[in-house]
Amino acid sequence: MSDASVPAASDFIKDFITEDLKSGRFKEVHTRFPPEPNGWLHIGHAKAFGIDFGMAEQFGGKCNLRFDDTNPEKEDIAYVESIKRDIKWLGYDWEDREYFASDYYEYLYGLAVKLIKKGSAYVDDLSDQETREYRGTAVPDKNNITITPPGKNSPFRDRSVEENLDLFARMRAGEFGDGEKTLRAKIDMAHPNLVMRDPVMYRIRRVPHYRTGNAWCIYPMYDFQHPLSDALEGITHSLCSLEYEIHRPLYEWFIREAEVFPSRQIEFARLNITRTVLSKRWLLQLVTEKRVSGWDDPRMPTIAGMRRRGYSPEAIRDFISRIGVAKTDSFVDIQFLEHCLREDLNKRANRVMAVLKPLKLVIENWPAGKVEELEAVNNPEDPAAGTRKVPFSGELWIERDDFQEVPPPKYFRLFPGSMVRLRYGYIVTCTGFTKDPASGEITEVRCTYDAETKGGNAPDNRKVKGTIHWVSAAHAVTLEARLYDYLFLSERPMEVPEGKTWMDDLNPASLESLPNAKGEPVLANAKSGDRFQFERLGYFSVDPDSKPGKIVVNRAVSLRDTWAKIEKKNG
RNA sequence: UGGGACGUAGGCAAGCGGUAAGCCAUCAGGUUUUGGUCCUGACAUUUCGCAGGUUCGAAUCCUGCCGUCCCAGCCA
Repeated sequence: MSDASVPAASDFIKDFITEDLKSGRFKEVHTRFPPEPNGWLHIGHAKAFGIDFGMAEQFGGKCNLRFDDTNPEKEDIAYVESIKRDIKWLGYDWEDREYFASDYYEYLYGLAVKLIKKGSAYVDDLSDQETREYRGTAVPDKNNITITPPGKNSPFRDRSVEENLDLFARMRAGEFGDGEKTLRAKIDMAHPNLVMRDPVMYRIRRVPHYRTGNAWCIYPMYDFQHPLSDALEGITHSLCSLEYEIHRPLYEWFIREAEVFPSRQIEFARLNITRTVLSKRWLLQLVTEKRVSGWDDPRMPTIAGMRRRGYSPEAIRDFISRIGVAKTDSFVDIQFLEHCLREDLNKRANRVMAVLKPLKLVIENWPAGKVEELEAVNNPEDPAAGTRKVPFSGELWIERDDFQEVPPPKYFRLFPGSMVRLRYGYIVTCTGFTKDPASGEITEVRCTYDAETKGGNAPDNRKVKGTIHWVSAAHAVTLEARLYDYLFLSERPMEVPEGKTWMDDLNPASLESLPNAKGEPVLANAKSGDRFQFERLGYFSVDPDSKPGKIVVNRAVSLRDTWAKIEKKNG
């Protein structure tokens, strides 16, 4: 978490920043988080802006939010709203520093003109196809080594400054068709680094922009725009992911040529997590093809999906800080994320009893019609959470899994003749059960209770190994419980086997809905977003689909389940 | 026959020439009215991708090799 209780581990970015401050390269730390509003933020972005905001915070600096919106074809205002909401929810604050690259178009245009005047940029008439051919390409050979021959200069490369100025002005004025001309940086068509071979700075696109409308028909490219936007905002450290490493020379070239504030770009490895996918393109496809209910489907690794599922911002931030920052390509086990959630919710979530798959338990010797109010602890990890009353009666719902006609080895719950404790209730002895002769399904379990054991205490110190949860049938609140499993079957869904598509790897059982779960009465008043631990089951949150009288809960994560492991081991 | 990076345990990750932190996972115990939590212990000891070299001493420095990732948008 962001608080001082967890000392942040050392990392190479911090080392660089410390050096820069010491050497006087920079006097302060000012970072930025530059999302493109073309999709919803996911946990991978959370790592990125956790680093951006976190570095600023640790060095007493600032972090801007800047929408990197220079591609009108993909961007939308709706994404801007979702992005802002998600960053805020995670607890980061950009104060009044909310910027848009699209607000810098005039400034950027001016710098482009400056480069033209210096002879460092030119208007090119090559088509996109020709541009590609002239650049030269990386070609995989039989040894899987790639070679790239030098590129060729465009025949328009040596136009005069005057001609370039005139042409560029006319590009802006809309005299040319889409793709007819580009503005290119004049660097080196034989450069070993492909991105340095006269990169395109501006392209013509007659597409209305969600913020600038039809004001522009030329749009700046990332490589040109980003360093100059950073400069304008006085960004000292421009932190980004590894794939931009190869762009750094270009980032620095534009700073030099435009003679602007020299921000330092530092790259770190992006996050990968097992059994899910962190690619906007794939996530978008899951949404558009309706494989999930939307960007905020609780199975999605989006911030919104995780929020809806029941993840706390604290757990996510803790996870982000614990995985560290490095340059090694990493693939973090999703169980680590789940661990962080359990650790947080264990301390904070109130306990409550709920039965997912109900089975009737009848207490034969319970006085007819009698109801008792039993006291239950809200959170054993937090005495301040207090206690609550839970109604107890002669007919209860228990978990179907907590009764076995023929118990497996070491099973210490209910089976004929066994003795178990009903949590906070009484110790009962199983006297029998009834079974549907046709289906073989257990329809009811019967038992007797020991009146001396109220609250679950055994005055004679007898050992009762099993304690199970329950809900009084007459007082139960019916819940719809949605249980989630991993979205993908394989650990690394990006590695698609021959002849398959990544969609083939989707887990068909990633959602199981139990419409007839039973919860104790306090759940009737639960509000959307509330998080609970359902004892012995897991952490659940109340879904926004809930309506009065129809509570829907999402299982965020199950409790660690040692019994499941034993069962698995025994086959 | 290109360029840029990265290789420390099953997964993350510290380590910055002085003799391999920590976390997740796993395994073995203990406590327990959640088979949860918590606690204890095990888990790289001719070992830091491999091979040489420098050094009293190397995961750390040098050389060579191997492996993996990124770059062929007028996307970001």
